[in-house]
Amino acid sequence: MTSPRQRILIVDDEAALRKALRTSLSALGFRVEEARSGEEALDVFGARQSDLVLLDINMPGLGGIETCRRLRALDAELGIVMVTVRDTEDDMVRALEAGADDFVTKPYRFRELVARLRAVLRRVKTRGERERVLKEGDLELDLDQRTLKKASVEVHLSPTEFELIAYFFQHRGGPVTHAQLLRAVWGPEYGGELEYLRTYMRMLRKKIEADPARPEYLLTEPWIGYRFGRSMVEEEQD
Amino acid sequence: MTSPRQRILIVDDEAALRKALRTSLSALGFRVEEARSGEEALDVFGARQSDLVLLDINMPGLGGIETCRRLRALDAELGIVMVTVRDTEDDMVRALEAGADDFVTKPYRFRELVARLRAVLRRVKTRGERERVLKEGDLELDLDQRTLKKASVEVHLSPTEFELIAYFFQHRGGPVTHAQLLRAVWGPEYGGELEYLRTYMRMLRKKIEADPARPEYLLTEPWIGYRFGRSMVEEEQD
DNA sequence: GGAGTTAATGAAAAAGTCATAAAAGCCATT
DNA sequence: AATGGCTTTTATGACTTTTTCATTAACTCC
Repeated sequence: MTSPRQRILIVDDEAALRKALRTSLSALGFRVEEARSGEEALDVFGARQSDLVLLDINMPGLGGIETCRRLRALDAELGIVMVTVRDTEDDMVRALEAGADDFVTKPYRFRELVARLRAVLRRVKTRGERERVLKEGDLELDLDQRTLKKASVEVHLSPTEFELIAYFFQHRGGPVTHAQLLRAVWGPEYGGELEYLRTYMRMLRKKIEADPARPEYLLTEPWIGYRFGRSMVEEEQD
Repeated sequence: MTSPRQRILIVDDEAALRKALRTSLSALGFRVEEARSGEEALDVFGARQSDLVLLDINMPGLGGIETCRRLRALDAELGIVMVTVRDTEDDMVRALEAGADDFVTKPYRFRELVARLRAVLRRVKTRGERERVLKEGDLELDLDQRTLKKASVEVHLSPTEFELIAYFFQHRGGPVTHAQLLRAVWGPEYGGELEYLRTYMRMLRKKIEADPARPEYLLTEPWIGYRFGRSMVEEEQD
């Protein structure tokens, strides 16, 4: 599998700085895009998503923090590295709270910057890898396309059904309570409407299980809730 | 033995804050789970236990203090760090009284927060280190899977039965009073309903003891309650 | 030994849970 | 206005768990 070049969006109001970074970073094999302001960054990002945004905290107009917040809202898995001016912990905290993954403080060494960019890119899944497909047995859930395949053939799911199975996939292995599921799928104000859940469990089982009466995937955990996954093994990762 | 990542449950009603913390904390290598309310926290925790709960004191519905109290009741060894809004000593005191291990006051520095989390995690035994499979004779209780095995074969227990035997396992050796058991299993408002206890003791003995009439494990301690464990020897530790 | 209590037993009523089925409501599209 | 897909409600039966009740056995204290 050939990995596509990683895309970095530089957001800074100083043209000179952008130019310098573009040169250095593209020399390292990154694909570089630029924006002169927070507003432009949001535009550019909306049009063509990047893997990582390098964002100056100090910009006229829509500030760095606010831009960061909005980018993060747009894409929970985007890598965001902020450039803070001083070493005030305040800026750092605000940056992290706004959803940044990391930051460098100006003045920084280019080496350090690259190290941090690489670290974040490693952690953050890049677009290419990001078509998030989770597998379990002969099931395959694609969170981006919102599709589920069983034995490679697509199973049509309604929105609610999809949310439900997605929650299961993301909590596979462990038991999840009824209330947890209800709140996750129907919203925080739900919790007691067990019937909804039962109805949907039945529909899901009908679609997923070879024999709905003897489920392989969607196991019931009496008096507690359900459990997704065929093994009882206690292991997993994000 | 590879130590599993430590699990932190963030409980806060502000989505932005949760997200920010999730990003920052998982970047530090923690495994992060979220809950939007006290109720949800109890659900999530009930289904899959965390090592530490970071709990906002100020939440609608079941407040932070009450949530803390209940979490503490569920798990005496859980780490709980509360986030109090102002520096009022009142909040701090109430938090500690409710069973919190530590607290940070908003606004806090991220660095400080992490330092406190780490300190509490160091002190509190993490799940990995905790003995989660308890043994006694040929019995084996798994607190995670909520299963009991006798001579390696699983014994099916109802929720109440499980709670009861779990309490015994965790207080093995010593005598436990009727009221203690009732309150632990049925809730604080119980205490006099001896019949419940008797009924359940009978069922447990039926399932566990070779000869229910001459119990090896679940011994009765006349006028006091019961005692779990086969040796009368005066030794043990938690 | 007898009165009074506490514990174990047996059995069954009451309450709750889960799976299933199907009707009713909602909503966008035709 | 009718259709079709999806969601919400309601109903039912099988089954498990919890609670309650009645009876018998065991023990303590006088």
